[in-house]
Amino acid sequence: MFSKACEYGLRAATYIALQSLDGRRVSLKEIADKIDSPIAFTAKILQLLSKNNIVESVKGAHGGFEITRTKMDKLKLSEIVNAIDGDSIYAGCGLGLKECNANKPCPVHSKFVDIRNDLREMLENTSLYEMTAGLEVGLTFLKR
Amino acid sequence: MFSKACEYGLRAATYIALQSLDGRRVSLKEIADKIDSPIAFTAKILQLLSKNNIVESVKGAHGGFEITRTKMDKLKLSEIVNAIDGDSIYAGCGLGLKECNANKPCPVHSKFVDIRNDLREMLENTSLYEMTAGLEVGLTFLKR
DNA sequence: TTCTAATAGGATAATTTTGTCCGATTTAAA
DNA sequence: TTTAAATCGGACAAAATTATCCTATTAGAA
Repeated sequence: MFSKACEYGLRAATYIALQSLDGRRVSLKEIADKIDSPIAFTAKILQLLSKNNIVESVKGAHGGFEITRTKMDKLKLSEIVNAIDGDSIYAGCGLGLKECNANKPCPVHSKFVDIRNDLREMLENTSLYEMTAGLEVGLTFLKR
Repeated sequence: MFSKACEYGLRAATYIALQSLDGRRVSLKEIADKIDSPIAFTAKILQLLSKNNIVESVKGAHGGFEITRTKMDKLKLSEIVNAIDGDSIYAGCGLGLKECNANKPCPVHSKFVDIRNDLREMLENTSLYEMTAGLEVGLTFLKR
């Protein structure tokens, strides 16, 4: 559904948000360790998220990644997914046809539209803060 | 959502079914041309579909691919997807966690479950014959 | 029987995605 | 001011996916 890069990005952002709630700025090393992702690859993804103003990065000693409470409240998962995977999830035909729309639908067009809309709605309505909510009370886990 | 291979496979199977309705056995060349896919790559996918008893292949002159009416009625899209992409769509966590289930859910687990179920249901309930229905009356298109 | 049109299948190549490495830069603290 | 800890960024490498090519095999028809 999502690329690996996107999965790492979502997990990383969630972990950063969770720690930021406690006022903790976290390092790349800690993030990769806690979300179980390849460290150098995760670094690239974090650079991307930083450039897209999704997380804040601080260079130098005691640097790391963080995100403000206001930001994680406003930020929707769709923005993270979009920064990494683009709009490939929403766009595109289920059968891979270039031109497939309501006027010229492929055989499963309408069925895919519904499912894609549910996915888009979910991503657009879920904030990064919501992602941390379950983690705080131990109901959800970022790593087994 | 699906791999390219799977998209080609779905389009190819649909085209074969459509032509089989008219009693026409179709060649690889014709299929690739009509569904707008790379011919040699499509050959590999058709081999796979043939091995999985999804379409019938006939070698030699006047050979090609076909599928019986009974078969296309029974055959669900899920079987085609499964033959090519495996169960990667249904299975797996949205965030890429190895162990993510109702007991140990990731923060978006329940939301993904719903969407994946819709997708699975759609694939398991749509027959290959249904795919051709729209094509016959010109409402849907396999190629722009 | 021979020719021709077709799929089967193995080897290989190109492209994309995923992942690593290393030096440059930044910043806090000793 | 030096050192150490951290991100940044470019180059590179590995793996997976997508795609091509060529030969073998099959089978219908002349």
